[in-house]
Amino acid sequence: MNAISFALETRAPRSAARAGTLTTRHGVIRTPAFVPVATKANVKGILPEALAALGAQVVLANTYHLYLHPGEKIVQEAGGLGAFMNWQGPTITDSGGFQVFSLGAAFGKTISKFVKKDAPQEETLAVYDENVASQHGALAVIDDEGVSFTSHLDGSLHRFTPERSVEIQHSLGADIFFAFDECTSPSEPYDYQKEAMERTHRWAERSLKAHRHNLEANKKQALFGIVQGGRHEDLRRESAREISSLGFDGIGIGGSFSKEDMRGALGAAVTELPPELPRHFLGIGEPSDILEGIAQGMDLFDCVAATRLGRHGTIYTPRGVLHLKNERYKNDFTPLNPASAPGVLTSGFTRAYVAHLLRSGEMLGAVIASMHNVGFILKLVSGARQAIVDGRFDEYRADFIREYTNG
RNA sequence: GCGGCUAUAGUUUAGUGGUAAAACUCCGGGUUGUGGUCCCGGCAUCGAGAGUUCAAUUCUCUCUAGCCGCC
Repeated sequence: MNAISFALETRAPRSAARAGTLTTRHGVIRTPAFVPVATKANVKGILPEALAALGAQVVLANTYHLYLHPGEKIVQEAGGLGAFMNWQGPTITDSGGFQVFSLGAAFGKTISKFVKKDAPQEETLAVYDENVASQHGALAVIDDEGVSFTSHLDGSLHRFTPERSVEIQHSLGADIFFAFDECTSPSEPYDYQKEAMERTHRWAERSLKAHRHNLEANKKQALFGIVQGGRHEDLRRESAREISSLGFDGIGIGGSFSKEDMRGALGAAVTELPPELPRHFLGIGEPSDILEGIAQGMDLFDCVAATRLGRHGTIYTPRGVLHLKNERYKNDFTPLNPASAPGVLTSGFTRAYVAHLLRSGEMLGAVIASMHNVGFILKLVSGARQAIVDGRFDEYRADFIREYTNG
């Protein structure tokens, strides 16, 4: 049997939204699905058992971080990522490609995965040259062969190539892993976007070749290729065609975006993708962005926002986001989410209580808020899946957005 | 009762004859394949009164409060 199999179940009538089943050796993922991020083999602040109770089906860890700490061999000795972290379900690893961006061009800058429309140009320079890198304090330098990193932990020098990333991810042993790619900033010029995209394509072929070389890993692990191309629809189409033609087990849509061009860039890519392959929208996102992705036919989503926002005091509610540390919540004794059903792990806690914990720096505050947010997104996505199956996804999405933005 | 010291943001402290700095707190904002218990803003007219001076938070005097010592 293949490492994974994917079956489409339902397609929505008036959008590209679809419901499917992704089967791995560690269990089934019903898609669309939200994948909580477990960068260093843990979803920050949430026990695996609680994660499962909240509805998580699969988690995503990071190659670069686990390679540095504790080292992929330790994870391998433990029996692979899932066994190491005591997570029974399916696992995914990201290739470390995103760190080319976050430690390179985006390092120390105001830009992250999403870029402000008015970000100054010098904030988003590509780091393709060691002199530029040291001048800008970046920790990653790209060349055609691969990327050299300076560890953010101890300053030591490391090098990733597509082959090395595959090798490390074989050791980590996740059910699904990604090809090593270059994630560019949307504000790079067209020529650089094209150049980086073509480099990502060459790296994709090398990743596949390295993977196929390891017959043992082939039986257990599926490899997803990543579409790049920045904000340009022609590049996105070209990249989607190219990546789809190579024989990957699934497709990731990568890249950083500005709010304005996510929709178009995604749409351009998706129309070129074969329907039978599972599609992962990397690093997305906010509730509205996830629903947009689902409407365009994406199956998997991962994002750090739920946990990051949670531990810093921002929580999701059906009526929009809420800053728990604001003064007004000091004596707000309503539940975090008044709409959440009793019995949900975090439903018994009041805003005033969690605000107090967060203000006091108590760990439990971050734990509860993170669980609440992850649970919120999981429920949003599983609700979307049910709506697709029931043929009412459009209404589901419209209703959610209306209440979320007007709340 | 006498002598000395101190009095700057909610707190702990800088500092200057020309309208005040920092940390923490507080108030608000940010955060999309996690370098994040993080990042960015905002909040004081310097105990009260009088005097000297072009100008005082800064010098002088008085008062008040606190601390220390002595009787």
